[in-house]
Amino acid sequence: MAGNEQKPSKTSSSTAPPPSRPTITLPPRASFTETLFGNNGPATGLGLGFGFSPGPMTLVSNLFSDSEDCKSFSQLLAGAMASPASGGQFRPNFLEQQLERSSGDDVGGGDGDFRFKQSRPAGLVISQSQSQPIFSVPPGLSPATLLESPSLGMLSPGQSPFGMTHQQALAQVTAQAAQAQSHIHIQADRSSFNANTTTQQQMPPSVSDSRLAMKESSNFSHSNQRSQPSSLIVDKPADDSYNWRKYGQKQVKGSEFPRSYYKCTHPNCPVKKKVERSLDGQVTEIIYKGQHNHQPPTNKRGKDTGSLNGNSNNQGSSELAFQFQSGNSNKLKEGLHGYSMSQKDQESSQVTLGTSDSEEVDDAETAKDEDEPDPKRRSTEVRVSEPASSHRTVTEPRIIVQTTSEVDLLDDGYRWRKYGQKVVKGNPYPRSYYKCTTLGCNVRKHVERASTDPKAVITTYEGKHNHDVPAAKTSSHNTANSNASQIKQQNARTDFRNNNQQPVARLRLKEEHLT
DNA sequence: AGCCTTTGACCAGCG
DNA sequence: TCGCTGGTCAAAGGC
Repeated sequence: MAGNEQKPSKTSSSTAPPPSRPTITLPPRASFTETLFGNNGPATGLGLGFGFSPGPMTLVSNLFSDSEDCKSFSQLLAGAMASPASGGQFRPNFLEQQLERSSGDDVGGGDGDFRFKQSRPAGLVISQSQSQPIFSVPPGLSPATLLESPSLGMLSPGQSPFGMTHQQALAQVTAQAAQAQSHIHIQADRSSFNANTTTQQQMPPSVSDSRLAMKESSNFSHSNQRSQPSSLIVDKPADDSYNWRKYGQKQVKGSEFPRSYYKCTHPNCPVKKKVERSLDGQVTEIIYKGQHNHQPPTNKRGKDTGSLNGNSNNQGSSELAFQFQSGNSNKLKEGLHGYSMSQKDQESSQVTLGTSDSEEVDDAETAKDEDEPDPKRRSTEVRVSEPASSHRTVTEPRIIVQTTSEVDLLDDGYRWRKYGQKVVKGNPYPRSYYKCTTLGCNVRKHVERASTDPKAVITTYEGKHNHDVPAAKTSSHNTANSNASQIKQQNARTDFRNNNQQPVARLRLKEEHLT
């Protein structure tokens, strides 16, 4: 850091061949839709997926996609879903419905247009009946504008389903947040979970980091989803209105891909971001830290304005503001009673989808966050990730509230590193994402609790372990172990024929015994 | 000239 | 204390 006195290091810039310039290879659109949605149309209930070629989460969701109200594991567990936000209000899966409606049977085919515009709701207001609007569009800004804005960058005409999934992810985040509100009692002030749009002029600097996250990802989406050759490939993170200087790159453990570190070049701006890219240059994850204490530069360097899609430098565009705050975790913590979050999780998982014109984040808090001496413990991060895989034929961005990188010893004998979690619509309990910590093993698992019973857990595995179960393990979930193994055997091996590349997956239903 | 990227080394936290 | 790991520094070079 700036204050760090460091011994002069001898560095000879051995001009090793620079990482291959990122070139975005566009997957066949049909591939995306076919593999992701099969013939059932977009089963978006678990739209996050894992971003690989459609993982079991997506595929499993496909299995249940007949009913659009039964897209979530939680909902499956809970039985018929009675959406708290239904009944004239915004339905949490509204966007998904829009997606289905608009994309129909031909999400990736046909013109491929995502007709959100035509089918958008009049108000695009979530939880109107709530005392606090959860998702609102400022006057003068139509939902279509929002959704088609370069910032979101995923719903422009001609977009591929890649953008849709991003949108789905966004929709889920917002919608699930809306639902979560009723359960978590997130307050309307700072800890409100608001998604909103705004013009950049309205955007206070303090909310910029999250917005960056969104925009960045969306721009990336653009670059991927358009079937046009692009010479403006993301060599640096996509244009997000701010200027960044790369100050480091590391190969981090637990990730197949190198991680780059960027700082905002604005003087005294503490914002940093980490970007992980796959070997082919695709952004797999973007993590923002801190909050900008300045407006986005209006005169962007040509380099930056050389955006991926040619329209990203739209200062007046609407942008979705995500505001993550670390300082107000208590409310969420309290709200998440019963959910066994680690302290770290609790401290870092506070999320606010902030409005630009709100004063939800005051400077004091911003400063407080930025002055936080131990970002590891109180990190304010927004993670926008698009999991990549060498086998991936589909790129699917995710928006994940990063908690912390913690190794969890779950009840299946393998060692897992939790890399994220997300609130699922209809479920006050976040579901969590884990990666197998064994080097070279790409197995992931996703754990979701039933909305009606936090002890009821669905674990979805993606991939196959290429190693044995670690010998030593100290699990606090031993009680569940025996059950798990039994259930494991009972579980039918799901053959997802939708995708030949699909790794074997198991859907495991079990009762987790929480103490 | 100034800014940015690259990259090996260093630092600090943690178990 | 030591090793591991993530994060950062800063010289060198490129644009």
